[in-house]
Amino acid sequence: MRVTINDIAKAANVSPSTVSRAIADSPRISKATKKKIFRIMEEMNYYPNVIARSLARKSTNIIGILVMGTTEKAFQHPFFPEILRGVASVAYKNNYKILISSATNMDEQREIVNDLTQSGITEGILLLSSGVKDPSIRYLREIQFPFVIVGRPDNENEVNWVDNDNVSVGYQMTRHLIEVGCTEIAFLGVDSKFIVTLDRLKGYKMALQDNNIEINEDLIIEGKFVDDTGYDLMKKLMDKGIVPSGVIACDDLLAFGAIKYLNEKGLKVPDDVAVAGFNNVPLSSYFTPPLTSVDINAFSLGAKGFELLLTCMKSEYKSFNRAIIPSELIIRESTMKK
Amino acid sequence: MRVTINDIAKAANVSPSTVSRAIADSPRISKATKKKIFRIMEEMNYYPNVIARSLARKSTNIIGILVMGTTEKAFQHPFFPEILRGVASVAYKNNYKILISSATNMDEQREIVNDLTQSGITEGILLLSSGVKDPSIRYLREIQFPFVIVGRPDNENEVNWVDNDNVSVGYQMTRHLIEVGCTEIAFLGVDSKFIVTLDRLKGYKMALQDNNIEINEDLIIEGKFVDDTGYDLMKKLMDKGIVPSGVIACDDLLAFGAIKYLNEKGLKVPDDVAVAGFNNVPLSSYFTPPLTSVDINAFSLGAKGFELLLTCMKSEYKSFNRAIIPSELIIRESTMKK
DNA sequence: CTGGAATGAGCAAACGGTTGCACCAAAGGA
DNA sequence: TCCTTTGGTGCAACCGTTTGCTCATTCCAG
Repeated sequence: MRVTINDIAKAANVSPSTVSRAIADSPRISKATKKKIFRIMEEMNYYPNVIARSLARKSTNIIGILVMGTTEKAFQHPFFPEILRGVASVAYKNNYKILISSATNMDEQREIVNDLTQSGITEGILLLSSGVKDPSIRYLREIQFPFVIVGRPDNENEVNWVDNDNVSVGYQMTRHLIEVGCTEIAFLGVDSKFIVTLDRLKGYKMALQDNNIEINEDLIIEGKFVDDTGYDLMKKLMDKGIVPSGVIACDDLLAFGAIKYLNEKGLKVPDDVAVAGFNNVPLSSYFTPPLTSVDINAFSLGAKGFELLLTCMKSEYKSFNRAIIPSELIIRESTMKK
Repeated sequence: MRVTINDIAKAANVSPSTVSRAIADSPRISKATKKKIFRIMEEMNYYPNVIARSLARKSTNIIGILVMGTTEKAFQHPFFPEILRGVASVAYKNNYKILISSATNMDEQREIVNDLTQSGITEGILLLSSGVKDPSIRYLREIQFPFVIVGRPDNENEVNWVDNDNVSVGYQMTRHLIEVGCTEIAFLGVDSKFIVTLDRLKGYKMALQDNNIEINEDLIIEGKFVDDTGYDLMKKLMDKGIVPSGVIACDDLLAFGAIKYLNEKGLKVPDDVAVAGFNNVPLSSYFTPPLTSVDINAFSLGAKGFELLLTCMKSEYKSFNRAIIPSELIIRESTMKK
């Protein structure tokens, strides 16, 4: 049998409450007693039972991370682990543990959210998703359960969230392509279910307008963000008979595919067509040519997300906070026209 | 205040124990009573408190996943999320929750393992690491805490683990390169800290011997598995004045870098040099040229790992089990010599 | 008519901590 | 010398469930 607080109390000739207070470093226990208790705890190899403690304190120090969305691909994307790492890092420092769950469909997601909120195990939830109009979000607000969304949601003023400024991100990238001399700039991978792609598109359009370039809807190709291949989207574009001078893909992985298609068609990147992506996946710098991208700082996204959640859990759920994580345009060969 | 089992009991005019038994679907409670209780539970929106339940049952239904190793890169590798997804999928079906933690250094790791095992929150641990001689493994064995390692450890007969047969994987890949006509085959990215790379190397050597090709140690380039770039390793090899006809990299990401270096040197893949990797990352099929690789079935690795852990937790910790997950050689253009 | 299953439900003690309050001894002030 | 502080500790209730026993019916066989 495990050694409990009572065993320690007996061995130290004090009451369990004294041991408990000693552990909590209460000022009401004398130095001498504390010292004795700690020595005995050490000797008997005592470790508090967090479950019992949680029950008594009505606080578990556990948060939940929910990977939403029905697509398994979200899980696979390189920035996901980075976000996780960011969360884990800050959580560890704050003595919080992380419960992770993923939903493969909406029913499952509903069930998980229900479980996470009602069973009393998690004190807050971090939502990994930029899904538009997610019913779980509404539910969480209704029951006033602390949660933070990583990725800007559609009802941005009614929830806590953390994200990059993707409009600006899209704007910067577009401006960059304009600056290197592109006039016909295609935009690949707009997925109306992901606000991040819509935001980047918005930035793209703004940049074009600011530079007096007319927006050509034919240059905007919809796709399923991470599911579709850049190869196919690029093909779709060029099948229209369009050969752009610049291509912006909503994700580096799409950009890789696009470049492949361009190469097959005998077009050189960047000389014939400049290509850029987003998210700066690990491979982007090793690619041929190295891909211009935007580092979204996924680690900070996770770290800041947790911090926001922490304040949300403490506060009385009164105001809604947001955090914008800076991103960085990383210019590489794929957009360096001669 | 939350509604508790006592509230339900009062409302239903029964005792708390009856409610508890009704929830557990005990045969000792009559159908009529159960029905009444369930109705009231529904009405009052009751959800059992898992913490209290865990305390009473002495069982939490939570397992821990520990991402070991001091390198953050392990977290970033594309197969990591896949493993996680596999674990999550089976865990969900078995009503288990997943606590995830990552250690950034050995001290932290020791602390986390200690916490995970002593605090009574997790009933078993899944170790994600192939680290050689990890002190945590010895500790876990000593205290007889249920755990399973994903990745073959060095003391393979004294622990539970799940992995691919990486010797065979290395063998197959090497044989494949030999079959397409390579004679001088380089092997990139051997990291003595990762058994997976040593195993693949072993298979490589066996295949060479079986085909009467002499092993040339100059062709074997050490590297830090995922940290080093294939570009650098390939350079290191060719700086020796060696131009191999085939290259096997311990990871696809390394292979990508190697190909880049080869291209810069004016060598064509696959015609001049055939190149292959392992792990079949999502990008491998879109790469130019599409990369020959081995699908390690990371999802199954995770799923099976959890299953093993489950049996380990139930059993009396008597025998040690292992599971070998089948892998699949995926031949693509990068090794298709004309 | 009675004794003993069989059935359905409740009592109360865990599970391992935390915490408000009471208590007591020693110290300090009047 | 007595009365109040003050510092240190213990008592016991509580957190929300589970579960080993006990107990009260009902029913049926002998």
